[in-house]
Amino acid sequence: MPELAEVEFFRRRWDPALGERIVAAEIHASARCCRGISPSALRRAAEGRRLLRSHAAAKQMAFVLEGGAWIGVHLGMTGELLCLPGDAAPGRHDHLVLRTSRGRALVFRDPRMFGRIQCWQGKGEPPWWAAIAPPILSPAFTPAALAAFLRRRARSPLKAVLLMQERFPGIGNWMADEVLWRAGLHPKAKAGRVGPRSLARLHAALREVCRDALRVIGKDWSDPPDSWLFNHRWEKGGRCPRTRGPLLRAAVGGRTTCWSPRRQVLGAERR
DNA sequence: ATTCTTGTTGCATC
DNA sequence: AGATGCAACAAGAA
Repeated sequence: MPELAEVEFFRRRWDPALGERIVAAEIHASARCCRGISPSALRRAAEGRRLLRSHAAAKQMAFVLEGGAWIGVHLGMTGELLCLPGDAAPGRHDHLVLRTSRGRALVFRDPRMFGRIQCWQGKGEPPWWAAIAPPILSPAFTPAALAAFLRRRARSPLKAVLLMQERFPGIGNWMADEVLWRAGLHPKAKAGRVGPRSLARLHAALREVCRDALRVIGKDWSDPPDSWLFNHRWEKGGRCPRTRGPLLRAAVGGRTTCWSPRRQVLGAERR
């Protein structure tokens, strides 16, 4: 589920505990989500420290604690964060529970365990946080940078390219489809064949979808309007909100992809 | 029962 | 060397 805006939404779930002290960190050591870190390091980073602030970037979150300690969370496919009353017993898929001084339980829940917890302590940002690509909504995301990236991935379908986090941080399956639909580009179009006008539309659509998603879903997870492809992409017999024509679905770049064949015509990307 | 899934990684192949 | 494609990871829903 979690892409850019959903991650921003979940990040704020732990906000009620900002300023509170973590009194205990309960880790299900068997959980795959904690691969690569030691439970004791995570406990050292969390226990006895106050939660100062949190960040979201791409599909990741970071929670900053006193003393330069960081806890990183990637929600994977099915992860979520919850803030529960402190006496709540952890469920089967609650892999990390932070108990706070004011009686809250900050829970990382992830049935499918594709998510990941990281921790770090030191000066400045942890390397895994600093390595995240600059946001699509930042000035660094220029049409020229987009063009250069498409050239390098010339033989891949646009859909597969938009899922590459090193250039499109936070874009996931539904956002990629939404972007291509708004830009009027076919998901199977080769990245290397995108002409200047299509490039400009793709650049604009990327920024627009990020902005809209953060405003609508990131803020309070409201339902997106029916004018988005989002509301129709899984509907049986769903129709394109702009052309009223049928929507097609197929695997592109290994992922289920939905597009509107009347809007997104293969070959039109060359302009 | 079977097939699907809004993510990432590692490996084989081009 | 770098780009590309795909299986694997695991659980639950349809």
